[in-house]
Amino acid sequence: MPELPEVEVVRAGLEPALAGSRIDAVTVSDERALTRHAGDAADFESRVTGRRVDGVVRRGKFLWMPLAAATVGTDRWPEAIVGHLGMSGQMLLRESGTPPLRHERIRLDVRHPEHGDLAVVFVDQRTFGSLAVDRLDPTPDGAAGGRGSGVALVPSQVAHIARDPLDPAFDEDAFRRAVLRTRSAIKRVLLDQTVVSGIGNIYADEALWASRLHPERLGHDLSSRSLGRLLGEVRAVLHRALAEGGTSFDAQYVNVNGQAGYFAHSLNAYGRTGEPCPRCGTPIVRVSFTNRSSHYCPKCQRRA
DNA sequence: TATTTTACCTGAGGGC
DNA sequence: TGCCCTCAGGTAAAAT
Repeated sequence: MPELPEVEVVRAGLEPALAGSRIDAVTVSDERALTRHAGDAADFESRVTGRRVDGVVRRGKFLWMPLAAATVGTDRWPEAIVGHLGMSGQMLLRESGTPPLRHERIRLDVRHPEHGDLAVVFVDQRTFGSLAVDRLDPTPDGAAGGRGSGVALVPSQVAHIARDPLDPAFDEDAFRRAVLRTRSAIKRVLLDQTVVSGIGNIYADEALWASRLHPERLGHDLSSRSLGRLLGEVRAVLHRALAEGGTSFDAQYVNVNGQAGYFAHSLNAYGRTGEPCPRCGTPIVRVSFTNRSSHYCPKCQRRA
């Protein structure tokens, strides 16, 4: 399940292959992969074909590829191809002409001035992910839109998403205010992408375990000190996962070359139901929480 | 307004 | 072998 570290691995893998390349052809083989696109497949293809990709940018779990102006001298809005991997999306780099892959949804045939012809294949088993052409708007804070770009633009579909904790322009004060005024459980807040982006179920459980916080502790009950520690652990776990290439449990998450990450071996709570807590030996428990699972140590992470 | 629930989707794996 | 059920969970719309 791609969260910030996994998406960043994908971004960093796509960037050298895509920045400066031209999109020669587009093949949409499943229109469900365009659910965030305002038009149909023909519209997507016509708006993307022939455009040059300026780079690959990420905020939280969203990726976008800014497109150079369609025609020199036009004053139309700057645009980008926005992508979200959803639960099972992959962006794979393949040799040009590679036969269709299992669950292939959209293919971009690109030509790079140095690397030659490449196929960028969007593969997605569960079809929660999607691509879209979207308008780029100025960022309200004037800072770069996300990792991978120095330009202060963000796709309109991503504007409501908070910056992620690894973003230099992350608004830590706004995050603290949002947590301390809510009556929601802290885990729910960590998963709210409008408060802080990039965190999913795995890293929420890991950061809460490291902070010794019960996932159902209420935001406004946290002390400023424990909130500060939580934010530090969030950043630490994201950094560690990034260094190990992300978390892979099965074939659902891979980098642009189809390779798995190694962070699954470093998990302390997530997916370790019944196994001893690495800190105190108490068996990790799993509870159903907002239609998903929470894993925590009942001794280290007290609710009260 | 703030918060919670539901729909979307496919394949793996378990039980019988 | 095959059928049915459960589970995985990010996002946004709908409901409370």
